[in-house]
Amino acid sequence: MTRLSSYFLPTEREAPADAEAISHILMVRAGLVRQVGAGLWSWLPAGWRVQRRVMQIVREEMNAIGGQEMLMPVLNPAEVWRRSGRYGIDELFKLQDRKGTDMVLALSAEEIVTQHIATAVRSYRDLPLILYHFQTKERDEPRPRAGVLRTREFIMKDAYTFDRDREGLDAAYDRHVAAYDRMMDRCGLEWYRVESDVGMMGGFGAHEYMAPCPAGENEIALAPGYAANVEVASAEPQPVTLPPRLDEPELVDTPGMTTVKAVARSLDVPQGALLKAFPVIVDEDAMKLVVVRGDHQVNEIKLRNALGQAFRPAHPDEVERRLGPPGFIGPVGAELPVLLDEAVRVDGRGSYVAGANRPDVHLRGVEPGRDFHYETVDVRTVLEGDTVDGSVIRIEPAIEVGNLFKLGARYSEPLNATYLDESGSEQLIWMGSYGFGPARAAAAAVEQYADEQGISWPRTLAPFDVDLVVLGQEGSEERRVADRLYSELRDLGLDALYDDRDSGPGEKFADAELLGCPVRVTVGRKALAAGEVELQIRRGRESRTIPMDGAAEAIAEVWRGLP
RNA sequence: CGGGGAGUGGCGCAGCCUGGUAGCGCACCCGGCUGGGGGCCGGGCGGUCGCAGGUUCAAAUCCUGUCUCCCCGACCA
Repeated sequence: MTRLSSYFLPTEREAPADAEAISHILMVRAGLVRQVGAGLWSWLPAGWRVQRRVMQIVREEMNAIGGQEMLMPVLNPAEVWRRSGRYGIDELFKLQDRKGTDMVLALSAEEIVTQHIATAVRSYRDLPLILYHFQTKERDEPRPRAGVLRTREFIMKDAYTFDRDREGLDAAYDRHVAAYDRMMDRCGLEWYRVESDVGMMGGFGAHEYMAPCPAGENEIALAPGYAANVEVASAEPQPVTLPPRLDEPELVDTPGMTTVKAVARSLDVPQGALLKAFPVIVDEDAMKLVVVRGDHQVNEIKLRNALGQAFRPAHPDEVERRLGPPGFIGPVGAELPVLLDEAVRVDGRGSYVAGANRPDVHLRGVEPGRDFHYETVDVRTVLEGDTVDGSVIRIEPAIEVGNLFKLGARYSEPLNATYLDESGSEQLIWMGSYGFGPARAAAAAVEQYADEQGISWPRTLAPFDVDLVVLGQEGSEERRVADRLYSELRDLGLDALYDDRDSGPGEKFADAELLGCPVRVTVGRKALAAGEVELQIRRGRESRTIPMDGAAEAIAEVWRGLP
């Protein structure tokens, strides 16, 4: 029996001074988690119950698609990380054992699991495989934040698939999509599956499962039938009214005007009528000029993907030397390859304003094609109000709860994970990886459903199904009825938290609503006199009384109908 | 890594400018009252003021250094 009087649930009336995010404040106040250091958290009994419920949902869905649960260590020899090329990651905790051997704390398990596959799998007959574990991940984040949303140590379910070819990987991936859809639904979260960046190492596709909430660190672009991480989103730009064309570009004085805003205002044109130039360096010293509309921003991830390689913004002195004074640079007359964002439209009627590569002047009447050569790219960050298939997109903050990656041979190649096909020739194994963060799912649920009174858990994640509050002292009739109700609820398979503390009703109600169990049942003198108990639905805080006879069944019935 | 803020009982804070042996609310303990929205009365326990060094007769307070935490940004395989 879980009696609150002897349960470790240290609730706080006031929010921790340094907390900002809703989930951070409420999970601490409700006694679910406690901070140990920056990005390091203990999960107290009630909080751990929540996380375990998420884990069990994830486990069931992984098993349903043929996943096999295992366990791999957190502490790894550095050697295999060197071989995979991930030893240099800044976020990777590095240490030595007593013999001086380099070790690392794993931030995921691709190396280890691939090593096992490399030594154990010989034949196409051994494939495909879906392996997963729930294990602590260690990441030396530059900036942990928002309570449990971004931490340096956390439990992640990470799954890895091994297939003989691209088709096999696609099928495994699709099965994970279906499983993840179900996990998110079962966690009671509002969620989106979004297209996402495949990352530095390339890959063949990636999705993220995003739970929209105010404290989210990511931004997602949404329109009917469209959902993408802003990092990779593409959309039709909002139109801009351009000034009329000229026979040739002409200089205009713009003294000291180094910002788009200042130039646009001075020339009385919309900011979108300017061309913003962004010089980048690739291959050590080759400069390219990326040009976007003045009201747009270069998206560095999209640019990297468009370039197909890493780049860095040019330093001011490089810009000065090869183009002109920063703030006044532009594509006209630049002896550089120009990458022009596709939102810059060339319609033969309007023209643009661009830097003249000389101090204190700009050029107006600039027309791409006529006045400079270019290659078209899609490298801008989409904006709210842009459209996809005619629908306006909105941008929402969201927290990444899960991600799916088609890795291909990213790890199997360096770690030599191969198999022999029917003809006896050696082939690389095609891999996928699939993460899910139970702590983030829990925090996202707090973020999405909290109200003035506290947390309001989805039924499937709540630490307890029912918060049973008894009002009445030791030995009272109320206590006897509540004791009986508790065991009846348990017999029906409901987990109840029994608030048997010797405190006033206000405190008990406040704590119950802070903790956020989906149903609160109150046994008190008044209702009892009428042969009833009170039942409150946490979400919406609607109350009703129900007859004492058959109360447990009635509560179970209500509970089953809750989201 | 850049910018900003904060470390004083379990939690939230005041005191610091103008040095003089630490205070408030909540929580906690004891007694009593109360008993449907954090109730009331009385009595208590609990802090070498993040750490180290310095100035001074005297340091929470002034000086120097250092550690830690939070927020914004950068970063986030």
